[in-house]
Amino acid sequence: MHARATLVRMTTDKPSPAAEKPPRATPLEFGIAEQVALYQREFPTVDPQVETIVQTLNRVSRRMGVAYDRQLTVLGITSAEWEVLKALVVSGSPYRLGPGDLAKRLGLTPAAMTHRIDRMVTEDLVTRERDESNRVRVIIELTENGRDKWLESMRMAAVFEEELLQDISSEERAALSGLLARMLRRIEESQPDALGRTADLAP
Amino acid sequence: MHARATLVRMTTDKPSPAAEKPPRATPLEFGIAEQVALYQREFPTVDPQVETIVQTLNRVSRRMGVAYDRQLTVLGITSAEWEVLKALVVSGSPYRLGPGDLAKRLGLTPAAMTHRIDRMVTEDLVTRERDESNRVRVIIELTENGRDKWLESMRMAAVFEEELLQDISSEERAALSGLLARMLRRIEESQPDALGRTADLAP
DNA sequence: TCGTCAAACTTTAGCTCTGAAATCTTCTGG
DNA sequence: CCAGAAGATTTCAGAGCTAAAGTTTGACGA
Repeated sequence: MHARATLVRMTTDKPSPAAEKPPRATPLEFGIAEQVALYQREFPTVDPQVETIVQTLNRVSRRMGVAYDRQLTVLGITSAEWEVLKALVVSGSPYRLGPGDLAKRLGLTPAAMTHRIDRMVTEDLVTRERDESNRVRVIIELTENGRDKWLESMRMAAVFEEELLQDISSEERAALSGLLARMLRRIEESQPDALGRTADLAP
Repeated sequence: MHARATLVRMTTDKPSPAAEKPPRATPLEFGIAEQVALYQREFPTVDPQVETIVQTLNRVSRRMGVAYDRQLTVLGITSAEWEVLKALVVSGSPYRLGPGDLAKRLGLTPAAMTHRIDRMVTEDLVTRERDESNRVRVIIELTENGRDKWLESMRMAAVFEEELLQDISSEERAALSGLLARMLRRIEESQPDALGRTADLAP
């Protein structure tokens, strides 16, 4: 067959007089099944089952990322800022770290870290002060506001994630968890140093 | 407990005289279990099972992305270029599309598309020519080289993905596929327009 | 005490990628 | 033949990042 594979969203082929919102940089996307079928057509040796799993997993992950970004937009912070908040929160009370330490945890250069902190100080998410006991060092400390933003992001994420897994039973969740863990173990064994640049956006 | 949660990679706390490669922008990362434990400590109402699933899924996806990027680097192309190759291949023979059409499919503005194509023309991945039957239009066509690069990327990805699912049986794969599909359906129902900007990097 | 060195952060310069808006070219319809 | 629309490109500007240079501070030996 030669499936012309209809796109998920409108096909602007027929003369639709209704001038809808002009293309605002939103990608057109196939359904998983169509996508896999197209791959099969152009690369016949592909394993459809494997391909479907990989495609679905990546798409779920990407959609989650979009959803998180929206939630953060509501809170008025960017995902870059969220990463810093998370690193500080996870470091535990009193929620203080040096710029260099933060840079290592986030996989950034110190220069990038400086700029990111600059912004966050003006937004009252963190404070920056010299360590008086060793004035070479600088201490970045989470503000009350910053901690509140992080907590609120977690609340929103929890609601969203529960919704996401709504029709998956507890037993199925356990099975899913185990299967994903096995995949992660495999990937970590075969690619020990494949740490992504974007450290744990979720949740 | 107050698990000080050891980092996956060296903790540069103790005076290690051996000056190893200076930190080159590689993030430090916790194991999934530690990460979830830290979240629980700071946000006690989190559901550990849900959190584990979400974290693992996202981490698998991210690691896959890193692996793909490496493979593309071997081929000498970027993931941005790969997206264009994929769109052209998937469009089917004769592998031609206009810049505007490509821009829509990838979720870019026409301006960004023009620049990306510029680069790809000089790298002999695509050709650009005027449509003689309608000289307003431009036709971007995949070159033999471009198609070969895409096919080779698929071969590498297939090997990697098979390895990834190595110790998951066929029955388990079917179950996994179904569970992921259910998650995707949920997310698409609750967030109908949450199409990610990075259209299907994988594979 | 002083000079030199190293550590930690910041600043500067430059790069890539992108979007918005203006511009150019070509086709279409009256 | 001309006005206007469609499609692509050019120009300009902004966000982020890296590398490298610069600054401040502390450590240590002569």
